[in-house]
Amino acid sequence: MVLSKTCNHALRATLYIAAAPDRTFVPIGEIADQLGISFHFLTKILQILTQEGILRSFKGPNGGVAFARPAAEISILEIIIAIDGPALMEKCLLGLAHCSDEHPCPIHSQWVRIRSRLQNLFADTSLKKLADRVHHQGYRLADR
Amino acid sequence: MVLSKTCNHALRATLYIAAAPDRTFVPIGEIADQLGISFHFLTKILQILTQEGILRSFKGPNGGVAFARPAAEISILEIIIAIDGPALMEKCLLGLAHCSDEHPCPIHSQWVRIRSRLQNLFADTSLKKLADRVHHQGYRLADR
DNA sequence: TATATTTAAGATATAGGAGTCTTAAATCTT
DNA sequence: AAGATTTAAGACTCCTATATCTTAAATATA
Repeated sequence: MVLSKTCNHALRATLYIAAAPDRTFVPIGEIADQLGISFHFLTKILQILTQEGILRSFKGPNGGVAFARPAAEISILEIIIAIDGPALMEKCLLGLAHCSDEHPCPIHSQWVRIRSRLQNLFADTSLKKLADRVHHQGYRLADR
Repeated sequence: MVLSKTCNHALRATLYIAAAPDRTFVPIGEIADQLGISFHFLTKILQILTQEGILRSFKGPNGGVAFARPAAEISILEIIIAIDGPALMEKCLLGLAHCSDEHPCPIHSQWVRIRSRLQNLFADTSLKKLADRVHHQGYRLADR
């Protein structure tokens, strides 16, 4: 699969936060409930985003997580790289360690072309942009 | 990662066979040696392709594996689906089980567009086409 | 027929991702 | 100050992909 399951959870959770307007901190328990993700597991995932400086968190009653920067300035590429690492945007389709423009595998140039489209999509898509679709057009973040 | 490591092995091995001209059967041991893949593991992988009808095999001295059909008629999409299954071409980027045109996730339409480009690339790329690049232009199938 | 070569098949091991559970720390409310 | 709420952190379990090892079956050659 293109993105790990952990990354799926991270994206859906951050989109949930971005689609929840007028909230200071959103409790992880609420997100986990609404999206059908294990609470403890989600806690661990969002902790990574907090450590990466994408989210900030607050303990105790009325606590939760929130964006460290405006959601309009956070691309989904940031989330993807924070969770899955840069491999998707860097690795050879055939798994060669030293595949490059100079020493390419036989499908290198075609793959690089599609991969950069994908990277552009991810880089140009902010959490806010997608969250607005959820909030205003009813696009889905969870199954049923 | 986009393709599993097992699928990487399968593609490199089939490309090796396709790039080895004028051979009836290519022994798996030779492929494993040349590509730096564990012999027993590769045997198991190629066995799947044999069961799928993509390869045929022959036991004993001068035995090995060969294509069941001309390499020009086998797309890399076939290999990918035989090994990794159809998930890559079907699944939602956010991991939703019921994401569809009717009930899309917020990035559905953009993802579908890129995914179909990828599928077209895979479907339109035959093993022979890539193997010719290896054979005639020195493109790489292994590191160093 | 005996031996060497090669794939087939299955059992077993290893590593990493995914998920759970428990305890600690911070913060609010009463 | 006490208790409730919520994130942080770490240990632990579970599952799957990856990889290894052993034995069996088929085939060629001498």
